[in-house]
Amino acid sequence: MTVLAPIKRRRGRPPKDQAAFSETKADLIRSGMELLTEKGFSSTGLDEILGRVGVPKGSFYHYFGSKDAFGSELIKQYTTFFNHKLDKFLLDESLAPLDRLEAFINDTIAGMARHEFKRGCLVGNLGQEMGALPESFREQLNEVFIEWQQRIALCLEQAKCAKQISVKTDSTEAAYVFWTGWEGAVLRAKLEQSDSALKVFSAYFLDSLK
Amino acid sequence: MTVLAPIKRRRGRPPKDQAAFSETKADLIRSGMELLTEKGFSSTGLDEILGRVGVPKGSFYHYFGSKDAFGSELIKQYTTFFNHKLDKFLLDESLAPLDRLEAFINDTIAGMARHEFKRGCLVGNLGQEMGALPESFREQLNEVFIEWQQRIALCLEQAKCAKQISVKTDSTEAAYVFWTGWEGAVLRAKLEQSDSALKVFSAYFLDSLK
DNA sequence: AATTAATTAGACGATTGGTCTAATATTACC
DNA sequence: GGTAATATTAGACCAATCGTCTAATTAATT
Repeated sequence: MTVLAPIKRRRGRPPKDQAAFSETKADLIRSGMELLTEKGFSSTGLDEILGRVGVPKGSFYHYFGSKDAFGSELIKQYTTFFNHKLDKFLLDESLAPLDRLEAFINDTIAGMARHEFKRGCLVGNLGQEMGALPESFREQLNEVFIEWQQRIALCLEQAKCAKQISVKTDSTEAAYVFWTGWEGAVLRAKLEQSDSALKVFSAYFLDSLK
Repeated sequence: MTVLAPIKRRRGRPPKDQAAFSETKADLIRSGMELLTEKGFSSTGLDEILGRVGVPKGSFYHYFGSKDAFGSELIKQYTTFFNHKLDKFLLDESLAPLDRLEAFINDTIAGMARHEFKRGCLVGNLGQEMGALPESFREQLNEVFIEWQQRIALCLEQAKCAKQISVKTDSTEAAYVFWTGWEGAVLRAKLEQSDSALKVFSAYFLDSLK
């Protein structure tokens, strides 16, 4: 099941110059990201995260204080990554505002397809299991939504200026609805293993703005 | 943490007349329902399900073949329960079609509030953790959505007849969008511990039908 | 009364979970 | 160049988890 990479890792103190050699930590984060977007936090064991990149258990607690701390850092990383992705699309002046949103949507659909609809959204996954998670995650996750929402709202405002959507649209509210529905669509895409929910919802949403 | 009820259970073969005394199984299902809607499948231990209603482990494996079988039965029960609830509202001829949907929505919001937004939707929860669940759950969960969708679609058709919504509406598609978004809204309601997502999404949706 | 059926009690073992301490490899410092 | 400092790993450790299994208890059936 788990592909355990027999990579022999460098022991002992690492050379100072190649300080970039905190590769292990990055590996752990990447592995965790993959697994947590697939299966969530509680059902993913440390062993699986470690085994996938051939890192021994001892290392884990060298880099992270606990599994919870690891999760928290993962959210942080996911957020920065995703904010960049959003900005890349939504601030792309070579496209009209609404087309930028559509480009983002299509890129995400392609991404999910590439992973065979096995991976979902980290924030959505953790949100759903909130009942079993440390309470400190809640605020962190809520904040992410706020940041994402602001970006969409801004884009919608610009779409108004460009006369792509009705000026009567409440951008903040619409952005809120977008993320709410989008998370639902990601969930169903994972369940149905198809892009249908993503396409149907986004088409509906975009159409509702006119 | 776990409130263990010191309920003394009747041991031995139960009296025939009070055949209704298969209460234990019902208790387990109820307890499981509570916990799984809160925390999902993987993070809920058998011991917690049992402890809450003071049932010993031996009983569990008398009534259910495995944790997986238990989960599957829970989905089945949840579905029948929810289908009844939907029918109760959506087939209530004392109200106009769209008002029935609104009544359902309001009832659900009240229900979530009653549980302090700690409990979500069983189907949504399990859908999200699908990556860690037995593959057999997938079809079961997808079917539930189809049944729910049909009920909403029918209601929307009737709303057309009653001239409450535009005849141009594609009822099936709109019903699909509704459940997609609604699951997302339930997720956020749990995360935000507030009814805002439920209210905002449903208002937006209903408005979009006009 | 003896036997059979239904149910609970709870010990048990294998496995996995997260955590922690001691050992080890490497570099830095004097 | 030898010793101290430090980053990293190895793997022991214990608690929890799932599932199983046998004994005990009670009622129905004969």
